[in-house]
Amino acid sequence: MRMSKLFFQTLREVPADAEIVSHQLMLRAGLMRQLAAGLFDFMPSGMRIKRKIEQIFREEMDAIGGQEILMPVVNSADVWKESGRWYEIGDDMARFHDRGDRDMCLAMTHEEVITDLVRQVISSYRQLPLVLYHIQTKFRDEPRPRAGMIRVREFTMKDAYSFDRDFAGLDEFYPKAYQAYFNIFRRCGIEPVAVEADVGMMGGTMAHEFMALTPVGEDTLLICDACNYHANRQVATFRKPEVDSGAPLSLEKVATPGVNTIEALAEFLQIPAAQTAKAIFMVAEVEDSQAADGSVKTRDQFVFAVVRGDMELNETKMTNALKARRLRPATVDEIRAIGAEPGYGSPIDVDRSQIVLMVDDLIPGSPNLVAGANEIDAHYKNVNYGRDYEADLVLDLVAAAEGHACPQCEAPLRAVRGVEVGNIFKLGTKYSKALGATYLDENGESHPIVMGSYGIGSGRLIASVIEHHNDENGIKWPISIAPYHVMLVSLATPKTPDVTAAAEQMYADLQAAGLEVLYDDRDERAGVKFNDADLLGIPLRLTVGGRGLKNGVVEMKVRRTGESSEIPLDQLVAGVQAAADAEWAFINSRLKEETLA
RNA sequence: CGGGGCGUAGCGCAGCUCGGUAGCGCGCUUCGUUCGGGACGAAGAGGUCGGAGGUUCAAAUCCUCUCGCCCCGACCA
Repeated sequence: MRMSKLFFQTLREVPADAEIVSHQLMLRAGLMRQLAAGLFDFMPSGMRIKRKIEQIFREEMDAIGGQEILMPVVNSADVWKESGRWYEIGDDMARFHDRGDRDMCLAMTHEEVITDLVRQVISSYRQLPLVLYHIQTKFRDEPRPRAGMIRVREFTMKDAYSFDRDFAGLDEFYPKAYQAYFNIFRRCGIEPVAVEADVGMMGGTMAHEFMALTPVGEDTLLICDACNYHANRQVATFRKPEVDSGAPLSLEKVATPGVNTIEALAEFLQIPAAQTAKAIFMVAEVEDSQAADGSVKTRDQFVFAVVRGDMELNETKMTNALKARRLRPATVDEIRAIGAEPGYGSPIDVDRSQIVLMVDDLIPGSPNLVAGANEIDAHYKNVNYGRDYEADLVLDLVAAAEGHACPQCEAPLRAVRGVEVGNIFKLGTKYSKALGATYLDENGESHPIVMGSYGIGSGRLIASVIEHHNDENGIKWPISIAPYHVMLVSLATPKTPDVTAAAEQMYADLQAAGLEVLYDDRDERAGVKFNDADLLGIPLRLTVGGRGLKNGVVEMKVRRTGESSEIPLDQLVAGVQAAADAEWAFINSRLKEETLA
């Protein structure tokens, strides 16, 4: 491609709206532009990167038996009503009516549609197992798009679906997908961390998220360096500390004027926060009854949770325990309505008729805690579970944090941030049952198909690669997904027709050899071209100028390493080819076998 | 949805406090000189100051409403 013809513009200055490096560099390098919050245009260079990534998706999916299909972005609501998600999902789903006033939506994902497709075609165990995938636009009306391409509303996603006759089949395929995902990310230059994850709105029995570690990530992971345990904070567990099981002392009310936080309480009574009980008031939206049209009525359930004062509630754990749709903090009025007092909440003496009382499993073994007294400016000392109150539910309710003991080996956990670049789910039969996707086995018995789902977002992956591969001058693309392999910088001026001729010849020769060349034939100064080359991050840069030409050489610089060398003109193609091969080898050397964590 | 910030030329910004009809740098166009890490000179083009209402002789500037974008939080397959 001749740069003089390329539709692009590099920016010298950082656009004010771009906060994170990948966003800034994607704009500055002319890969994309923003249309509106969470909506982006891809420009030619960005499009080439996207296509290369998606080609890797195809190769790795095909390698594990995947067959590419394509399903529509616009869905009729019917299948979503069948699965129930039409009613479960909130404003994240964009809904509209077609001209016939039928309910329609934009696909956020494609479990329903593919299950519908498969139920039409699959009827026998002989047709299983089956793996289908597609690369398609999805739309999720995120409440808050952010961080450039990391969290957007419209995005392209590769999602694959597996269909097996039983869970054993799924269990056999799942590790293959796991391996394929490592291959994909490594081929893109990212070393992911696979973590156990919450299944969220997808449902199912097991899930892994593939995380690219970066401080700009929006997820927190807990990692054990000793035994390699790692999990998303949403599901991470830890070994709860042992506590001295001192003899219960008698309950005692103490005056604590103005002390309405754990911090202040610990300070006021000169005790560690671990000696206190934290009361948390939430309201959960839970399913109540199902209406005739399949829609589900929900009701608000007041939840009173007690965790030790030095720990944080994990809302995902609470949500899952309650099978709640969503969770919100209770209002002051709601709290007072059950006889509790914000800032001074106590599980003793509250109206239990309308509430669910949950306590973290550390609480029953922690004697003599300080809790609120359900009145302003007062706390109880020596609150003891079992003697003073009992809960409806006792379970792990708290969030693992940096320094907590690994659940497997008790070494201290480390907390890191990451971007979720992909995920895999064992869906099981949630969708096949709901939509009636069944097959007949050898005995003529009907069974629901067992499904798995495997997704990767293209744009988010591109941004994550940039987060990892950049320097103060710009992007450093791995050759596997670089928009071009070679940047041919011509330093020709009107007075040096020989340089122009040489550059033109090289451009032709390199392309003939199968290399993807971006030829900077623009009438710009050397500095501008070099800076743009660094910004664009093409792996190999060739510089053609009078100086080198006089000596019969071309300068080559490797963007990744910064190393430069000279290639004799008569060995140009072979020399560049060798350098490109070395870049490929660098990427491919990262591939290795993984076993499912 | 709560909190904060910002909308003035393609990009980055000043002007607003104290109303008087818009400016700087980069980029862009033309000509000349220059030419191996973001050149120089000269001459230009480009903005209903996010939008609507209001106050005023006069509004980028003051008031009201509204739309959009960014950040923190909530949320997040």
